[in-house]
Amino acid sequence: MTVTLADVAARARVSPATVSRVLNGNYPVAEATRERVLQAVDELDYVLNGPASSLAAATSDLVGILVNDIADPFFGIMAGAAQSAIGSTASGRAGGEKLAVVCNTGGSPERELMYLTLLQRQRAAAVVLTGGSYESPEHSAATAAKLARLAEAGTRVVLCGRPPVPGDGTAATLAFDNRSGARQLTEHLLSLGHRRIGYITGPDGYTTTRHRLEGHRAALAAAGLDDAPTVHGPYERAAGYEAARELLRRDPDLTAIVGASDTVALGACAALRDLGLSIPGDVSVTGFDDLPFAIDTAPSLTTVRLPLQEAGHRAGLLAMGTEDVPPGTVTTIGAELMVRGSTAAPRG
Amino acid sequence: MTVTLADVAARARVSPATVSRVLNGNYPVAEATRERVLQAVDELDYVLNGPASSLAAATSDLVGILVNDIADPFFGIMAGAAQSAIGSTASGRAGGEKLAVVCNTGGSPERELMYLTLLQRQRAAAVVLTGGSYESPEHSAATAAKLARLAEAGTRVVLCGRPPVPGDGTAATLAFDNRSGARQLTEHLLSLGHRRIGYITGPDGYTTTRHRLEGHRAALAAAGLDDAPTVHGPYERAAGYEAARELLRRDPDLTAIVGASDTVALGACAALRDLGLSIPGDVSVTGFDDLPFAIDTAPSLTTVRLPLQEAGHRAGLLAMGTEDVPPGTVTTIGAELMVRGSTAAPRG
DNA sequence: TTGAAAGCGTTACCAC
DNA sequence: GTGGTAACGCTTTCAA
Repeated sequence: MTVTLADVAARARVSPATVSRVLNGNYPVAEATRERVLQAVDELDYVLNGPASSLAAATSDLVGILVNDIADPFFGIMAGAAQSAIGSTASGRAGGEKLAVVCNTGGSPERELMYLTLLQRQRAAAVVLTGGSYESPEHSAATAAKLARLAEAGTRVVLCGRPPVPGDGTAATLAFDNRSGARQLTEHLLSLGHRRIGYITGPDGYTTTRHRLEGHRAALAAAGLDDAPTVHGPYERAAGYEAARELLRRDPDLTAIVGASDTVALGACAALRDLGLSIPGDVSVTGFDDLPFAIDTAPSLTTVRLPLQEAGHRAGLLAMGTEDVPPGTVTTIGAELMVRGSTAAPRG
Repeated sequence: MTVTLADVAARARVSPATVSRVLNGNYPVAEATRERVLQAVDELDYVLNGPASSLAAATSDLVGILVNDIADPFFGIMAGAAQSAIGSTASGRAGGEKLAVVCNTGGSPERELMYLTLLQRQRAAAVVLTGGSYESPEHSAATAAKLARLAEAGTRVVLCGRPPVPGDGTAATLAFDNRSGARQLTEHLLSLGHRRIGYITGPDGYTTTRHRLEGHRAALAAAGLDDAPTVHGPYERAAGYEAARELLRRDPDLTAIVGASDTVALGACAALRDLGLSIPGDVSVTGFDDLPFAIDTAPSLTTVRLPLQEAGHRAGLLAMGTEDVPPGTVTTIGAELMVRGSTAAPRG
């Protein structure tokens, strides 16, 4: 029923081996035979059998990109950058391309492991893990073991925006310095004169949540301030919305709010608006597409954003298999900060 | 080196056939043997070889979800819904799950075909195409041919939010009625008293672009209005931003602007803000997460949104392989509309 | 209920 | 440069 390599070989009057060589282009083949084979491929509309190929070659052209939340533009941008860096040619006929696919873990450690197993099962060429990871002894151990298996089976592992896995020495790592990124954000607020700063965290148990909060607190401590009000919640817009209202309920005199992620900050923006606090526009969304800009200012709202897109792009390169980004490279997070009141001065 | 099914069989003192049966669970196996096998699997930390399995079974557990822009939350939500509907259990050990992966075409017809070929090569269990498609005789023909091949090779094909492929009878289709959706949007504006309405389209050549514009024009025509100013551009925030400025340059007395997609409308919002036109908050962003709400109102900005999330969810169900949504089902688009001025009345 | 064995379609090694 | 031919690891009849 379906056309096989043998069919192509027969039509081109060559051996299957030769067809394989032409298709993979790793071996010298006479130009004449080459063309004959390609013509037969076209005429028969032959498509390589991936599983068979992967079985024989003991590797596939699948590259998995794991993200915590596919509906979050942050991950969309990361995944897109990685994917476009991997799938080089956009030419019509599929040649030796990798199949870059993104897998949505939803932030669930279980699903993460499941996807890793599924990719291991597929003998994936590479796996890219992005974003923060869940911190627990069991999950860390399980992940480390899984990554080790993948590595020894020949799958390249890349960690992007995620801390190194303890006890793992094989994964290429591009970590974000969440701690100092968050610290800088809060320092910036302090330098503007703010003293009552609310903080909205990410979900409990995640590395990014902890690191960013630590950075924030370090900045406050250095300024001799007690901990400002903090509300916990997932990296979701709705959580940011509720958290902002809760913060203002607790301390109506807050002059600034820091959201631990763009999505959260977005929700906070909406809450401020609904509370009748003047915000002139959808500043935080502006940020989503304007990552190259370090600072985006509006009349009564200031957004500071540390470079993130760059990290995304470099992640893409890494995933491609280039190794010009040394393991352990550190860049900063793309967190977001909001200052209420006029551009620089807190009110009151 | 790597553990094979034969190793498991040896350890469990059964035949490979039995191990296979236990793993796939399609065949009756004595409970005792079953447990012995599972124990051996655990002890050896065995992971099924996907390619080998797919080769023998002539099908894989891969499900591809094609999206036009992975950085666009619209597609993120769609993909997420489909993916979560497909990967049923979030249990730790990977069993008979499908590997739902999303592929980013970037709106390029070539990349779309390339991904289809790649998925065909993998003998994917199903392919879900989402969003508008590029209209050209060649591409339509190529796509139709490719989908036919996929179908006859046993791959389920689902079109979600994309018009049926001419000459194709195999794909399950969940089309959005972009024409009447857009018409309703503009009719709504007209009913509010607007007469000068700007329109920002999507990219040339796409079904969604054409259908939505047609609907918009039909509404205008029915109201006896000449075509209002229209600006073309891709489905990107930056394009919406520029387009809105351009529209207001051409006709400073516009009282409303319709964006052909959420992303575009977002950019328009930002432009209005930057022009000093009062918009009280990031309304369009509110929309992204608040899809269930049909109407979201703010003091001087009204957003109308036709149901979209529902479509997303049903798409997810479809992709799972259930067939309770008949092919050809029609729902409406998730377009967005912005009214400048007070809630209902156009200014001037 | 279980085992034996014949493929599945490529790749890659070894001759020619 | 090209052809023959063992793997590759699993699924699935067919028997027992």
